[in-house]
Amino acid sequence: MQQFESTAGEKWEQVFEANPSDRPKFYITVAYPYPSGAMHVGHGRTYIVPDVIARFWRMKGFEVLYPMAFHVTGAPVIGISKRIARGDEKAIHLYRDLYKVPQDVLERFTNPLEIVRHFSEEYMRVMKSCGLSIDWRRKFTTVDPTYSKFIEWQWKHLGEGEHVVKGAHPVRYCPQCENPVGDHDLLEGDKAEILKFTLVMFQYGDSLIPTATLRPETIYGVTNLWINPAITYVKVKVDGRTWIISQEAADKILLQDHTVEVMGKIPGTSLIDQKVVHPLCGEVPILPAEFVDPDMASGVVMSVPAHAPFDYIALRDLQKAGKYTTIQPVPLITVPGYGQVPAKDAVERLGVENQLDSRMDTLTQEVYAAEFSSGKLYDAYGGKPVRIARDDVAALMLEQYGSVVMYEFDNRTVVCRCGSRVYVKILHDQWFLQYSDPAWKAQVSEHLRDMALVPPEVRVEFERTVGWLKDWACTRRVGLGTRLPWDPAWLIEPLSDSTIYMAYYTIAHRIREFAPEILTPEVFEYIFLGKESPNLPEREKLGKLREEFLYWYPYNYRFSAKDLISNHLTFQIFHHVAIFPKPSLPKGMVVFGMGLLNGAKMSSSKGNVFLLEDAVQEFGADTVRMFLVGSAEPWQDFDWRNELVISTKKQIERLWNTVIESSKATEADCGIDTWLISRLQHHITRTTEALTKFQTRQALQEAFFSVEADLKWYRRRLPDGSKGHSSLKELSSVWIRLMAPIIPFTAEQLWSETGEMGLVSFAPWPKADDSRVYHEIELAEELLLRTVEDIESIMKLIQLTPSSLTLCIAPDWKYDIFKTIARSDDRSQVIREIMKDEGMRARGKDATDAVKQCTTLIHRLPPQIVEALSEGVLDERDIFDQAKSFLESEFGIPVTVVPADPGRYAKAAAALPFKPAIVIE
RNA sequence: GCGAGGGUAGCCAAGCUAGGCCUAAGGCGUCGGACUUAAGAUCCGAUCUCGAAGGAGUUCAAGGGUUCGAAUCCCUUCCCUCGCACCA
Repeated sequence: MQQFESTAGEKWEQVFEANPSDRPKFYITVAYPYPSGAMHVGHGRTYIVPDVIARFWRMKGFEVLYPMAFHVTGAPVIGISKRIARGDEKAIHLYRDLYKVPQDVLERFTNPLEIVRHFSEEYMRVMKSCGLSIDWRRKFTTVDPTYSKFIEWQWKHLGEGEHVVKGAHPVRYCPQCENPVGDHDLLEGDKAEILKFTLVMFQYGDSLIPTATLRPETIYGVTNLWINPAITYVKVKVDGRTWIISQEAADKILLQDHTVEVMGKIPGTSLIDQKVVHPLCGEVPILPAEFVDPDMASGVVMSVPAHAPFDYIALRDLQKAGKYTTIQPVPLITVPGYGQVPAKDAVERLGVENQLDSRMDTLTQEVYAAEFSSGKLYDAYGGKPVRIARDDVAALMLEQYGSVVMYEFDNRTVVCRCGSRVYVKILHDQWFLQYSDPAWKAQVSEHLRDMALVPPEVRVEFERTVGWLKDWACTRRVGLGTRLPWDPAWLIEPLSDSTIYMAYYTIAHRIREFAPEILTPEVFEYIFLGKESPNLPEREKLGKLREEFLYWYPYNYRFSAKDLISNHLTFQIFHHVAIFPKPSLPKGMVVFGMGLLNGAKMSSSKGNVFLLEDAVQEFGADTVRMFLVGSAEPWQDFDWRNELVISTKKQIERLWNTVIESSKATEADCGIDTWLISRLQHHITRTTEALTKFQTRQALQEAFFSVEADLKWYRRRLPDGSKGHSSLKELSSVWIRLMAPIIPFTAEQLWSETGEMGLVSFAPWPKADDSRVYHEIELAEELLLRTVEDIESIMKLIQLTPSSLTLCIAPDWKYDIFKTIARSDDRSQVIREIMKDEGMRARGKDATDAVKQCTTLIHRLPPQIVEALSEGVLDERDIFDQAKSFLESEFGIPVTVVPADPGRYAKAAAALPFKPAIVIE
């Protein structure tokens, strides 16, 4: 069956190129891939789900645009290329063995552009093999000169709109590579966070002793400083003032925006017992402590024994030895669950012996967290909650008491791939996108309210992201990309040059006709915003571009995985509202779940991936498609398991066989065909609804499995020997089209096999025809089906050989009861209502029993059946009479249908509406 | 830690936003049968327990609550996934 996938592929060449027309448009985009490696089945779903949607709307008569491009901005491929050039085992294994890159190509990977060129070609090839209905004319990469011109225009806008500001920014930095390092450049410590310490400046003679703290508000409780007597500190001139810090600290501070000049050494021991002073806590002594790490921040610590377990226990240890016994903890924070001195409580609760105890770290965390979340400063110190006081005190110190900020990793070692240690460096002149701007946020929130979000649960996540976003460092020193127009030393960072390219797609194929040099901001200003300016080049041709943009924009839906909510998906709304007028703003987004492989997370770096191309080769594109869209709804995580995929393939084969068989059916239709076609109308309606709501899995259930279930019953109901009637041809035509978005290759082939003209990809989507829906026939069939099931279950239980089957039809008065109950609002009172009737009273217990049974039955039947029964009249006798020969051949015994007569059959008393009594003898 | 979303039978997965159609759709797997020289494919049946009459009992992470009635509503606990930024 896979052999015709290439045939269909040829037929589709260029047919999905979409142009403005008088039809309504439907424009969808997916986050473009970063082609640094091969596509796996997870990527496959990301692009196949939108394709199913695209194909659906195309058949619905819309002009559908589904474009694709490649994001090659950024640093990763540069790193990859370096690693390959260097002969890095892991990188070479990944590319040669897992991604199956031929040796000669791999050798060219020393040029990063070769990597993206190779994989973008591979992406395109694999996407085509999956049948994606993409308009490939519009393909581009983000380093095309034309695209760069577009980005320059975008940034001119952002700059003029005052959304880009300059500032300093701490980054991880490798002194050996002389570059900032990203996660993927790290050998170790990729989870390390940059902490912001406040250096509290204690005066010591002419010098300053900076103690590093994360908790500046505790300055009021300082009783002493800690110095490690085992190490030698250095005297350094920092920005003109003398500091005493560890050697390590001096090295670090040098990278953080300070001038540093080493003056001399000073042993820790010589500082012990000296006095220092700070305006907020007065004079305190310096005490010795071995827990002080010279490689942590400044290498000097201020001691707050009331609130820091380390400080408390170090002091206690000294006091046990009879020293410094006059020093008492000075509490300043109240916190529920602890007494006056929380550090003491915590230490004593765990029975910690001394400062070398391994539990000290968790203990510190515990007190720290408790005080941060629910602690409050004493009224004498302002009475504010800790989380507020912390920032207030830090600000006060920075402004008035000479404090300085020092950045440091949270105690984990961070090592660059080059082997060198990584430090925190302040980068100057860094440009930021000011996402923190409340006015900008407000615009975004407002537009977000008007956007369709699928699934609806993600809305809160978007709202939270908008509120939480801070300024984003949007420029880089290294990598591929477009230079910042007004500061060309900087490159625009990847997440910032990929926010409004959906607009670029609309003109991507036409703008190629222009030389990049003439693409001034004024040109784009006209294309996207309609602003005329004098001397626009090739004004007439530009008009075409403007038309194209106006036709397609705004996009209808953007698709992406859920991990991009907190950056890309939200960024792009920010950029859109900053640049485009309301009518051009995005309409909706669909957020996807993640992919698993055999229950484990799919991850290229761990080698746990199944390549999409391999999947297509092994199972065929349609099988892969049907599995990927059918195993879970798009927003749910999905799990790829080969054994499940195999059964999907069989399902497609069954469909194929049924359709081919059906084309031979010629016999005239009968009652059951009316039923089949009637049911089909519902499946059309439900499939359409599901696809409209992006529920690909639900759509597949309706379009495939429900139809198949009907066919099963249909075949059973056919007279012996019959293979089906000509209604099957009609069903086939509908069925192929309902399945076409999901399995387009098979559908295309079947479409021509069954003699239809043209491509099914452009065939009209089936429309449900109400005039072909026969509720009574469906209800009658339902009755028959339920009765057959009941008979079967009885047959199974009684293990004697039956000789005859009698169906006893409930009397009319039971129908009356049934209807009365079904229509009643208050079912607890209904029995009284019924017994008012003289005829019913005469029946006595039979009537009350029937009420109970009917009530139970009504609860058990689907509501729409109850409704139908309470309104219409169903001639059960007639239905079973007509099905007599069917029942006789099903069970192989004579069948009689009689009115329920308890005198003749004891069982007959059990007969109820829609549930005849069954007597088997 | 914080924010968001989840935990349903051997597995995947509906249902849960509007409590009674729920022993809980559908698919997979497994078992039995038909077909076949055989395998595969296909078709039929079974798949929580009990039951010689279409029924009954016990289940929907764990515990508690609301209700005549809860997988569905409320509370608590446990577990999983995603995000927490300069990285695409």
